Amino acid sequence: MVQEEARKGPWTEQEDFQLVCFVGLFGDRRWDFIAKVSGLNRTGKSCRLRWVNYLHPGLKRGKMTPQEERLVLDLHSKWGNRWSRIARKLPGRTDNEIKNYWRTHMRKKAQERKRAPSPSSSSSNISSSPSNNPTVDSLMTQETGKESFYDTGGPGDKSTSTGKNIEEQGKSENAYSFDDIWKEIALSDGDGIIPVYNGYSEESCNFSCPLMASPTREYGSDSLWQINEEPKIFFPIDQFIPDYEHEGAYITG
DNA sequence: AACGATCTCAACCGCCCAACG
DNA sequence: CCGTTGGGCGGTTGAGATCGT
Repeated sequence: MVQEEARKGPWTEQEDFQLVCFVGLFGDRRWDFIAKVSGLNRTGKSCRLRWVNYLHPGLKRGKMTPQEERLVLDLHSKWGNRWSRIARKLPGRTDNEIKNYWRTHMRKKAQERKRAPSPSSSSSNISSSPSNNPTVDSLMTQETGKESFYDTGGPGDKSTSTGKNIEEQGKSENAYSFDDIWKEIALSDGDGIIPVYNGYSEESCNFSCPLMASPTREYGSDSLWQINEEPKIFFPIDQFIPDYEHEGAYITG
């Protein structure tokens, strides 16, 4: 079989939407499969990356808060470049985001921190004291003003789904404060680290997409959808693409 | 206003590991 | 047990945005 070369480069909104829909249908596990059936001429890896780093409904966007900075700094000093591990402690942030952030901001700070003759290693210009570490609230309010398909952390406003994703996330995040995270870190300290909050958790995944009947992970656990058999329920993608362009984004099956 | 320098971040690459047949 | 395959992870790159002169 002559495989067409997979597309590379920036994703279009249309591609994003297709991906979101197919992840909604088939879950966020079978990336190769999704890449194939979605008609996106992308690799499974590319799809996964796009989803994880950009389209996942639980994602926060916008600047890191001081609390997050502090956490990153501390965790990095503890774990090094284990970005995904660090990301698990930061609700709504991805490993890629943290990695980038570290490279640009934190490296400087960490260097300063090293150089600075600070009495206790766990306090620094940005880590400071817990009294400076009020609530998670500031974490919840990082949304930028942009209202695009992207910035909602998912297909929120354009499709039927929800703009409540972020709010819902906020709630669940609220349920888990930074204090808790710190405690958890202190407890786990090194070995048996238990991801206490996983930004990619099932709960954060229940955005709704046209045609989606249930939360994505349902499929992943191959209960409802026998995805082991190649599904034959494909609808012609181009049925919704035109609609999408008019921002309708509905699959008119 | 124009230009160069610097920063930011989305995306790709390659390696590794676990699951599966 | 071994080979294959898919997914996850960390590192790197490059285009676009922003800043400074």
